[in-house]
Amino acid sequence: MDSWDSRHLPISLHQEKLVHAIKANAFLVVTGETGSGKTTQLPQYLYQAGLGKNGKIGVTQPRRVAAITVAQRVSHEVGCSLGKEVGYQVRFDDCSSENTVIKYMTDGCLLREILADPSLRQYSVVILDEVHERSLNTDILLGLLKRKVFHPQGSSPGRSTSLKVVVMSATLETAKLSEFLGHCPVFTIPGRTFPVAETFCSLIGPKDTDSSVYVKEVVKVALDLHTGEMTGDILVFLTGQSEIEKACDMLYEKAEAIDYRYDVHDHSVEGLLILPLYGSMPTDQQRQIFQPPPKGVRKCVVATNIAATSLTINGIRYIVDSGFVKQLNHNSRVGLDILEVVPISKSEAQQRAGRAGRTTAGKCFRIYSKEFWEKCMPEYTVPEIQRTSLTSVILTLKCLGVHDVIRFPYLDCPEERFILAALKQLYQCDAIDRRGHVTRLGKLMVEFPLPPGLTRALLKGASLGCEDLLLPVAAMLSVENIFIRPGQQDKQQDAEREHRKLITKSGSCNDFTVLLSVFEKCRASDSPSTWCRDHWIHWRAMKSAFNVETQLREILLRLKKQNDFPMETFDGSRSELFRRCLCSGYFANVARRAVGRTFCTMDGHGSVVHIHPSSALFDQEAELDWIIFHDVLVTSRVYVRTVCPIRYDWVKDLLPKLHEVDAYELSSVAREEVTDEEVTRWEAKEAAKRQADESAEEALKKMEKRNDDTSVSEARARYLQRKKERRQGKVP
DNA sequence: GAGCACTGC
Repeated sequence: MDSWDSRHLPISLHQEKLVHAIKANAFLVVTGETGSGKTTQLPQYLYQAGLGKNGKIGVTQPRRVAAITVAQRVSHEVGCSLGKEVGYQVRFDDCSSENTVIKYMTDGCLLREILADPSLRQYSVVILDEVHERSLNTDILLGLLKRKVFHPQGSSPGRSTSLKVVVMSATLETAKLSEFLGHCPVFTIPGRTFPVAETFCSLIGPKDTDSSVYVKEVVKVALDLHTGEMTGDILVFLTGQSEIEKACDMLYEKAEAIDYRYDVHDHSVEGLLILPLYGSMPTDQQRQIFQPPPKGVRKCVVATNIAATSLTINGIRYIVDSGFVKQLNHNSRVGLDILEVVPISKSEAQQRAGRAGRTTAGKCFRIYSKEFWEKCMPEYTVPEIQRTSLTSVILTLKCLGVHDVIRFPYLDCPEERFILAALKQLYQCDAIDRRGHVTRLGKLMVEFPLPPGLTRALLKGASLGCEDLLLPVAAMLSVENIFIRPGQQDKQQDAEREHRKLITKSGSCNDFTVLLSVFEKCRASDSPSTWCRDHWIHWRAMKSAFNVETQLREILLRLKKQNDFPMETFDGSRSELFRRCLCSGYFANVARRAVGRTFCTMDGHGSVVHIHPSSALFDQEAELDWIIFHDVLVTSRVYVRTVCPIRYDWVKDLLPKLHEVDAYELSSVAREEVTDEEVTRWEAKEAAKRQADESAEEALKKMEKRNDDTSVSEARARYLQRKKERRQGKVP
């Protein structure tokens, strides 16, 4: 790899023209397939041409690994040590210095830098890479940079030269990008990849989202391929951990039989090495995936979308594409995030196929028909900005002085109701006032890499001097699920037993407390990694939580030094203090016991929800009244996870805030300055509503008294006793 | 009595 000669890259023929085009234009779109060398070479050309003399050349990537590995390669090519002239910056790892001219970074890092310095004084050129992936942060950067160049009013004091912006994208949608950026020129660089032959194999339809159907098809196609095709490794794209494990089991079973039945020696392949690959897999198990298989053995990696962009496996010659992906979509109608299996887009399918053509010509087998391709698969994936909760992004924009967040230049506009929902949530957690201006608290909140509700709870804790309870919880909720769910049945029961023990040991019926307890116990143990193994906890995720906690603590310390940091006092138990802090952030996620074991959300949607079976409160619904929760999972039912029992008293003063602002008001808040007259009118309306709320409150008061600390632990004891009796009764 | 794709600050 290192010996490859950058002078022979397709881009090298265009060096002069590229530099000229960038000097002559404020914006330039550069397009080219993988292998054109644009990511590594273009910044060097600009450096050589002296564009780095008056400022840094910043290059953004959507992923950390990409930023780091590209920086490593370029520093090697330039002949400097990493962190000098060429460096990188990602979260938790800043490898750049005063002298750094070419700086690779994640898009999120550049967004943070803009918050600290809106005019980007340090930079002479900003290059946005992989723009076609449409990551949320890259989309926001694109809008901010457009706005800055086209409407620079008052935003750039101290800038001597104008900023150059280069937008790099795969050959898709370049006309749209150019038009968005004022019809700027598009520069095309030929790529250097190998052809991939594409085959449509079967009749999987759009309704076959039941995993048993597509898993079976994928296995069948992979085995046919194994017995019928020449040497070369296979990469199978599936939807998630359980589907991958199922497919691997089936492959093991059948491949063994096949290897005896067929003579596959013609193809120099004797066996099949089957390897699962998904995000939450332990790192030590992943190592084998990147190593070449033993001689005469064909490697078959069964992976999630993680293998589409994040990880590159060498030697892949065949792709088996299930045509589906698990995607988290925000449904603003019910106010819920839903993780669902959906058909991938055509561009995503091409991306998957392309993984077979990196080093030699390849083949892609699609388990769906041409008809499915034409009728069911959209051209492009809906960009993240149109699928996700916008709360953090809107707060960031507001802090950057973008008051009119509806008419912000989005490459693709999110639906207005998504924006309104975000504004409402920000208003509810005191980040903006009802004129849509960022509050003092909002300015503190934007500093934290956390969702606003959680930040609100953390800041409440900090102002009450109990941040040591909230910081670990915030960190644990920021990392992937720490509870290991093994594939095999017997191990699963082991894990379940250990997790239940951890819940009992936390001494509380509150999932947030369980997280806090796990964090503290793990950190205090002599060997945290052994502790994790014994309790079926993800060690990698825990390490990450420790890192996040440290970062959050540093941010908080910095903010607490400011003299306007709010301080309060509270008189009550530690448990109540903790839960009251959570209430201040999560009161929009409040639900009340309804019939049977169900709860009804009080956010205005009135959705019926169940407590997830992994919760410490599962099976004790009868003893509960009011709860708050961290998130919702929609599967066979609507489940709430990470649940905390509360008293109505603690949220009753906050609840009117859920209803006092309606979409119409926020819409005008979003668009323009609000008049005093309008505010007066709203306040009158609000007072009327509050009166109505107060009469309803009387009726509710009767129900609140059971739900305090002692009654919950008593309830738990009663439950355990009943369970014990049941078990004894069953054993003869 | 369920079963959670992937990123990022």
